[in-house]
Amino acid sequence: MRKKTRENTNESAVTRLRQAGLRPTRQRNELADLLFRDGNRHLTAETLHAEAVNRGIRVSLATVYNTLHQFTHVGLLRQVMVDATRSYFDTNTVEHQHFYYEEDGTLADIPGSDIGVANVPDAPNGTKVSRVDVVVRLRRN
Amino acid sequence: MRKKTRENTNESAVTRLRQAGLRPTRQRNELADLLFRDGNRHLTAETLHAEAVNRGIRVSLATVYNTLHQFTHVGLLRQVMVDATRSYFDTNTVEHQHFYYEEDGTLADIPGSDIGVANVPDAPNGTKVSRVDVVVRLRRN
DNA sequence: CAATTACTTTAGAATTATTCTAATGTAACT
DNA sequence: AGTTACATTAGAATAATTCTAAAGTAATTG
Ligand SMILES: [Mn+2]
Ligand SMILES: [Mn+2]
Ligand SMILES: [Zn+2]
Ligand SMILES: [Zn+2]
Repeated sequence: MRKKTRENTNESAVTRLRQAGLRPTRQRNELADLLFRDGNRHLTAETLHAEAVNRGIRVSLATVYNTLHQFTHVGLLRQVMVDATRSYFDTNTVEHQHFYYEEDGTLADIPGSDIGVANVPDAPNGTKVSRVDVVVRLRRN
Repeated sequence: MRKKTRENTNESAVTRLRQAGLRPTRQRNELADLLFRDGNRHLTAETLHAEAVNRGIRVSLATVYNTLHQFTHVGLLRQVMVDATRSYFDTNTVEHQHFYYEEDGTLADIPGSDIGVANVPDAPNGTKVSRVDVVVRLRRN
């Protein structure tokens, strides 16, 4: 029987945060747990907040936004731009590409990193490539 | 010396609109003129509205939004998603890719359509690819 | 070429996603 | 334990975009 005390909160989340130089606070621990426990996820701040509240985690929407941005800055998350109205965060920070289901606004990793982006031209003078994003937009047929 | 009458408004814009099944109204004519006269452009609604007002064209911001979306629906424009806070419209509707200058929020076409996206996987069951977007994000170095 | 109809424009209000503020709480350090 | 630095939060504020419904204009009709 495990302890149910505060000390018990997901140790790997705490470690992850410490390594990233972020204080492992209660809300950061619990959000990290939601984000990383069940593998790769693509979600919005609203989505994550709803999920947290749903599981009885008390955290404000502002903190969810703060946390998602902090996690992104330290490289635990990556932000994906596919929809003008929502901002998606991705727990998969390895280089990969996305399918975007336009109808339902859903994102999915393209399996097997098979897409190759060939002949990416040199970055213009004085610039360097920070990232190459590929989004394959899908429609139901 | 050209006529300065209403009849004189950019005939190609009028034709373009008629072909697209849109009524050539004064504001649509003038916006189409701004958009397509000077070649390829990447702009936001606010940008276009400011430019219009600047040239003495009287048009509301709501109409600029309406018009940009209508033009997009009929294929005269294409919407590009690169920044969570702004929505860009592109007068180049031919398949091509973009450089995005993260610092100044500027978009540019990648010249010579040299980028090849290889091994795009089959669209999942019941879906078809509507578009493949490639954005090369650049940072100053 | 008026009258009628259908579509368009617009000001301003409303909505939505996100950020800010400044007060309160908690983690880390001494 | 006390102090300090950083984090959380409610609610207000902002910014981009959309909506509403009233007034205007283009197209069609007789
Ligand atoms: Mn993923
Ligand atoms: Mn927004
Ligand atoms: Zn992903
Ligand atoms: Zn372009």
